[in-house]
Amino acid sequence: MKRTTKQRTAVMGALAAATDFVSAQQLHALLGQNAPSLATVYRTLQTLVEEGTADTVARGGEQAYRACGNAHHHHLVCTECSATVEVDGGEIEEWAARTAREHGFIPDTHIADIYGRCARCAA
Amino acid sequence: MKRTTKQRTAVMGALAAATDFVSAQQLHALLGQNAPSLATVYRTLQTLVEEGTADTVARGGEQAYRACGNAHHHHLVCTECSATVEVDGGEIEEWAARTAREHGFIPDTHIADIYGRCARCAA
DNA sequence: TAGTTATTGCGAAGCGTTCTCATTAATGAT
DNA sequence: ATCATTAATGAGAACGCTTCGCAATAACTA
Repeated sequence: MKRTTKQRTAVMGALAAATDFVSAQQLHALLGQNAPSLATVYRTLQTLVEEGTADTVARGGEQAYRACGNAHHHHLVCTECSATVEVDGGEIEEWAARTAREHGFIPDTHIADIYGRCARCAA
Repeated sequence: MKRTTKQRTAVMGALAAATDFVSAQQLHALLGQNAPSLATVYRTLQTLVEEGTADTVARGGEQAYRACGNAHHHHLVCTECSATVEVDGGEIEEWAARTAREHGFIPDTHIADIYGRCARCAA
């Protein structure tokens, strides 16, 4: 079972306070004095992602995290500046479910992310 | 100026032969005996991306590459026995292109894989 | 309150990737 | 063809992010 520790609370707080995606190390730095060990920050973020409380995307060699409300969604990622937009994929859900069934599979989950260049970078 | 070396040719060949995204290390392993050094594989892939000949996306901590112009497809993967089925995602292509444009993005590529349990494992 | 056990911290290790630099070989000119 | 130029290569060290191992700590439960 999950225990609510000072460290966990601190990480969740900092993540919620951040308005955008942050890396584990940025988060650790942000917490300054009261920061838990880096390993704990990583572990906490990992569990948050598993729980569906946080959202993660790869950003130039590292992983960035953000607190998220709706558990399941997809991403639109700029291949140049890493700008990320959460998109709702109602159709994808249907497609995934239908396709899986057509092949005798019992659908569990799926990933669907779109890569391209955002308006600013494309200019 | 770019020189055409055996190594470069080998990497481009293997990349073209791959039907889906592959990591630098997978590519290196695929080349087996005639493989260039790992460093060269990385360097070559990097230049291919810069040239616009190859396409890259982050995939769980590592970078995956694909020759541009490769017909791509999606996967249906069994989480238990790893059985994999290639599925055609015409709708996905449309959805990706449309969604990207709706957000001002110029679509480049996308990833969409479904995970579940195959008929045999679900039984 | 005492016991159980998830969680933490620290340092070491792992992994993908990049860098350094001496060596090799593709190219352009002779 | 031959030579000089210089991009490309190989081998391994270095790097940054992340995870692991294990003893110590502190939340839960009875």
